[in-house]
Amino acid sequence: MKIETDLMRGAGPAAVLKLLERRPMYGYELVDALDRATQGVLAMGQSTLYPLLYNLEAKGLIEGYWRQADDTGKERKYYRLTPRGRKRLAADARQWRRLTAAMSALGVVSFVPGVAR
Amino acid sequence: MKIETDLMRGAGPAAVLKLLERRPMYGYELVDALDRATQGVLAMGQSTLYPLLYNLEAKGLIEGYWRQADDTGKERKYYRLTPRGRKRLAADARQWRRLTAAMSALGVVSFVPGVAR
DNA sequence: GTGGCATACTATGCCACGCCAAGTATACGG
DNA sequence: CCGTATACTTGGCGTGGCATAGTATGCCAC
Repeated sequence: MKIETDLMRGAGPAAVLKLLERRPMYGYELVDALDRATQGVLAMGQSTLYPLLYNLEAKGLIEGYWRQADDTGKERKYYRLTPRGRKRLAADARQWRRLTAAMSALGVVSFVPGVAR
Repeated sequence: MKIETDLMRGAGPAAVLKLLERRPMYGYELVDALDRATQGVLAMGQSTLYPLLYNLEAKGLIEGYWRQADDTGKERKYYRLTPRGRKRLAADARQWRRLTAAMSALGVVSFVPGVAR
């Protein structure tokens, strides 16, 4: 189900940025969301996700802030996209389009461009 | 034009295996073929490709053999797929289909499955 | 009330691998 | 005969996924 490590390197950051584009989320929530949204393909453990978040924050692509949860009242660390993160996500999307096109050209996969959204 | 390092990690080996599936090639030829076939997207330097070849050979996915070139008469080191390499390529293709589907589900890219070939 | 389990975040260290840089060797064209 | 293209090899650095472990809190069954 899960993809191999070296694919995760390329896809992980872009996937997280994409999820955070919709709405701010906290770490544990992201672990679950990634798993569900991709049917386990991009499922990553906590020890992969948290350092990834710290890394994205250090690069100024996302920013974290502590906020009390509505349900439990417990403090959770939410992350949201920064303007730079939005630009990076757009750049990542371009890279992925190019890459998918290249892999199709080689015949590794057979995907064709779909409708833009 | 060129994709970033972490994408190359996931795509590089599969791309090389795919090229070698058609016919045996030698290192320098592969550098050029990768560049041309993907419009520079998967272009990699010699210091990336050669170690990659050694690595694939160590894993038993390809095998190298010295052979005299038809044109110059010079010895070149050709590589061909092993049966295990063929299986690995099929597995890589499955991973890439899953990954592309996952990235599409997230909305990072908008590609849809094309016709099988 | 307490022991176990789910939730939620942090920290340490290993290992693989892309790539920069540098080196070697041969053939060919001017 | 010297520069350039071809062709292969090697050393070392930096990045980042992931296994492992640790901390803390809230909930629920018994």
